[in-house]
Amino acid sequence: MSAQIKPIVRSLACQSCPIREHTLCSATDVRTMECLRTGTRHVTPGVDVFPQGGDCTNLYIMLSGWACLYELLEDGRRQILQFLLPGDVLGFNRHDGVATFGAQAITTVSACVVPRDRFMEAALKRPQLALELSALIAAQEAMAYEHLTSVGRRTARERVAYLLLELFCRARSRIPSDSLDQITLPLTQSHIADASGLTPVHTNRMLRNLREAGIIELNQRTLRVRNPDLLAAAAGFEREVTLPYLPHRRWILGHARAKDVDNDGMVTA
Amino acid sequence: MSAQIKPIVRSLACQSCPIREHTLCSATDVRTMECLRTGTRHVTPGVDVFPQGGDCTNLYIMLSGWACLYELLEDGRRQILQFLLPGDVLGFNRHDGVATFGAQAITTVSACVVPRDRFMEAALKRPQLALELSALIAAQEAMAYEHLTSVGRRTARERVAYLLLELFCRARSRIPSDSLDQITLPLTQSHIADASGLTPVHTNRMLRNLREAGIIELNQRTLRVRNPDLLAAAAGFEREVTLPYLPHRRWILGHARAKDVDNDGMVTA
DNA sequence: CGCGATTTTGAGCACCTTCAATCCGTGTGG
DNA sequence: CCACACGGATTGAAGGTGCTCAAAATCGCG
Repeated sequence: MSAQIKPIVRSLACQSCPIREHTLCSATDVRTMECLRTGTRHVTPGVDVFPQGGDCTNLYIMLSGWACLYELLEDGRRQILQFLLPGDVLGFNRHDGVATFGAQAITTVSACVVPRDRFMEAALKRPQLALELSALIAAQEAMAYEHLTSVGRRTARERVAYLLLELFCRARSRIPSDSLDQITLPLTQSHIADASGLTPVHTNRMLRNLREAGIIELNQRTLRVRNPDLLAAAAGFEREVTLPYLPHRRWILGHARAKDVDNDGMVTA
Repeated sequence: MSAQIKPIVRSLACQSCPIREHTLCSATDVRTMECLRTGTRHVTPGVDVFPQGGDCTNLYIMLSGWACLYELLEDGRRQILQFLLPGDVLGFNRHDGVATFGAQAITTVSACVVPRDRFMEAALKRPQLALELSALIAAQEAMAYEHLTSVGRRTARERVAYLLLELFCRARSRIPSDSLDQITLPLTQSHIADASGLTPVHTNRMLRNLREAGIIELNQRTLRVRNPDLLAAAAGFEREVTLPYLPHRRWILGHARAKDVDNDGMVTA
């Protein structure tokens, strides 16, 4: 494979795109997206898809690989805001001004590149697309809220368990190659720590704890969930959880502190 | 004012709506919103605008008062996800299934009620509206991310300072009656605690700390910021901050841990 | 094989929590 | 008008969860 002539493939055109149906693109016809996109971008592990503070004029639709949204404080503390898997979209929340967070490739990432202004223009003519976009952002917002309550109100063990459960569910539903009880998890413990608001050292101890409890196995970039129910319990769920999709997880009854009742119907004027 | 005949006022119709220009509604003409809305809802302090786990078929546009988004864990721990001020919109992130968070009035709240399906229908014909919606959600998502890094990576003192700074900026820009260096802050210390991921007791100590440092005054529902720069510094900003709008704050150079460079341009196919 | 990055483990400390008591401001009823 | 109750704010003391510092072990890779 040295001096061989490489055939020019229009790599990953929309028609043959494996994730077309599972992301933003499904809201419109193949032709439209085909015209909007300018190409595919490949990013090597550790480098930014777009840096914090920089401007980013493109939307990126994740095609393969893992990335993360992060925010750095000025003294180096890092918070990982979200892990991005195939089908996730980056870059729309950077309208005006400079956003406070960046995106970084964890594994080798390939992403579909769509200039934002071009996309917005198209969305003006195809409201379906605009609404799909807002639904997508709303889902991401909901996930951000879940992370917030996790980091704000769960114990270290619960946070780690919750994160693993989330990633397990998301990866399993997105990446078909993964088997039923395990996924490939290309994260370092520092990634997990920065997403959970913990130190790497303490994250390690929590992982050991979960491992010794027979709940998970985690080594060589693979996470095996030996007992999903126990993992859910460790994450703080007392009753059932719907595994396949976590982001909009089914809520479970019982409001411990909800002394107040809904008063829908008090519409006056 | 006992048996007097009360004139029927179409209270807060869109034309005279004080916040029309500062929220979602500005994306369309007065008439449209006038048709979409079904009324104004008033909610008394402490009761839910919509409860966690319940379904919510309406959008609410905050007209006056303070509310908060919250999530309860099953054992009663509460995380406040966001404080809602006039102009903020609630309820779109509850498409299908039941959302994991609810909204509660802190003061008496009045909100413009818009049935979601009706709104979506209208948005299909007015892409501007749909795009405005997505921009709005994206802004909320960005705020959620800021809260996440705050709770995950800042110290208790920094968190409290950051929250006060954010609320100060938002309230001052939204609620015109507030003067330059102070706002009315109708929160209990428990609210601040639940938003910061702290206990009320420790929140109290941090507030005392900030007070004794001459940075703030906080009593009887009013927050006075005696020294904005010191407050920003206490929140963890080493250099300048743009006060008027915090959500998309201007980013400040210097990536402590960013050893990686952006590689925009690696577009291949 | 040797180097760097990551994981693992230990020991001590500190930040924040928990528990508990007191104080204060406001509203309510006698 | 005062006593009382109640929610919220305040303070103290003690304990624990998670952090810091440090060193060793392991893994990945050229």
